[in-house]
Amino acid sequence: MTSKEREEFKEAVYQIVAMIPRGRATSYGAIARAAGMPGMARLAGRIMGECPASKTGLPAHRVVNSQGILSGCHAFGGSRMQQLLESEGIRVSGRRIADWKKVFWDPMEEIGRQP
DNA sequence: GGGGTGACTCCAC
DNA sequence: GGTGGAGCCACCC
Repeated sequence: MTSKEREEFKEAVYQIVAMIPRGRATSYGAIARAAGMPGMARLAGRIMGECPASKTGLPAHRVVNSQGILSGCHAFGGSRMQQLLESEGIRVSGRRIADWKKVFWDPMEEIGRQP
């Protein structure tokens, strides 16, 4: 994997995360696949960690793991991530999204919509 | 170059 | 539905 590929992947991740509609959420793996790099879920998580929302303006709180668990809550400063999600109408029980199946947003829909 | 780590994922039980 | 184990890949000692 070249540094150029990582750069492209990062940009793709940014675009996809920026597309997430309010009140919805997606997973690292889904983003990685939509970016054309399946299996790069961990790298997607790392990218989010290096680019906090305060700096990039990305809704990183709408990105969780494939089970709808807020695995990035500690990187978000504890309960702030959960609070942001609930303020958008997403119910969170414990550290997990309650209606994950309904809340889940597949980035492939947006990618596929674009020629 | 080998080993540990992580904002992960899949599958069996 | 939750839990545990194996697989995964980039990154950092």
